[in-house]
Amino acid sequence: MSDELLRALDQAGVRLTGPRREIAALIAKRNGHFTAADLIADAGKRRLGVGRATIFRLLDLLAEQGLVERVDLPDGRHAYVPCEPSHHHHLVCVACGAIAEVEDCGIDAVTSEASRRSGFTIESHRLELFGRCPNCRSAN
Amino acid sequence: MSDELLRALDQAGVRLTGPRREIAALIAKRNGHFTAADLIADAGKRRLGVGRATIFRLLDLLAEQGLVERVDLPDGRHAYVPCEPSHHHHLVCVACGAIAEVEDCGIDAVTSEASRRSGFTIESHRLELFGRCPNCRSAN
DNA sequence: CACACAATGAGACCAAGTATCAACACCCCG
DNA sequence: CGGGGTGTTGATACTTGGTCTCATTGTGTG
Ligand SMILES: [Mn+2]
Ligand SMILES: [Mn+2]
Ligand SMILES: [Zn+2]
Ligand SMILES: [Zn+2]
Repeated sequence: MSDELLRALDQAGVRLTGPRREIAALIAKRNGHFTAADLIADAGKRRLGVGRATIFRLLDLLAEQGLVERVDLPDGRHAYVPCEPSHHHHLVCVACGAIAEVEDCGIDAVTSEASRRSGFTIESHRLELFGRCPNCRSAN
Repeated sequence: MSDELLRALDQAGVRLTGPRREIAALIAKRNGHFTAADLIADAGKRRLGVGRATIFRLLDLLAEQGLVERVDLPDGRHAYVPCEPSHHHHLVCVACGAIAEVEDCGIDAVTSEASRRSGFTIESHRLELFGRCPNCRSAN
């Protein structure tokens, strides 16, 4: 549930406020990727009085802790995906939004080769994979 | 210069209008990545009467032709980089904005491994590398 | 249990587009 | 060359996603 998010926030030394608990619960209830607008709508539907800004602020906090990550979908929308702090790449189902996390599987070789060829020092990278999850593939 | 952009647009069967020529010239004059706002400012400075919408429309057109590509910078800004239609990944200097293009150097192995592990079919991917170009590295 | 200071929400503001539509201009066709 | 159909333009309004400000509130620490 949302306990994991709350525990991590506590760890990070921020206050565990009412609005934060409520938003964390909304996030935990989602699956796959979601937009800030989704959360704002969820909050509105349940008449939680949480402000728009608070939602963006919590997303920022969670992103800093590596508990969510922002992905730029191919259609240009910005989504957030819940994630483990240590894993780093996401596979996004373009049909249903499901997410799989893949840990590094050979990307380092790619970056060091790119570095060698270009003369750049590489500090970070972003890899996003888009496709169809097993469900959506069989549902054709 | 901008001739290459114009030639490609002509090829694509769109009209070679005054505003398009002017915007293409602005793009050609830039180096590294630039934002739509940069172009809008450039156009304003030279008192070209080109509208905001026209600039966005040309960027879309060029993106369709693979002549520019949109990158999402780590700080959240949206930039465009000029590029060769066939190459597919970009190395972005976080200090000066310089761009290097790297062709596929082993990414396919990564995606097929990710596909195998996750059960997803992978349709596309996006890889962006951020670092420092040789100049900015030595300028410390 | 008080109080410092972190966090909130309302609302204005901003950045990056997109939609609409009447006026315009490219360029093909005669 | 000179219409004229239609692709293109720019003004303007609107949208989406996010940030800033600041007076008010509420947490957690001591
Ligand atoms: Mn992750
Ligand atoms: Mn490119
Ligand atoms: Zn799916
Ligand atoms: Zn540089």
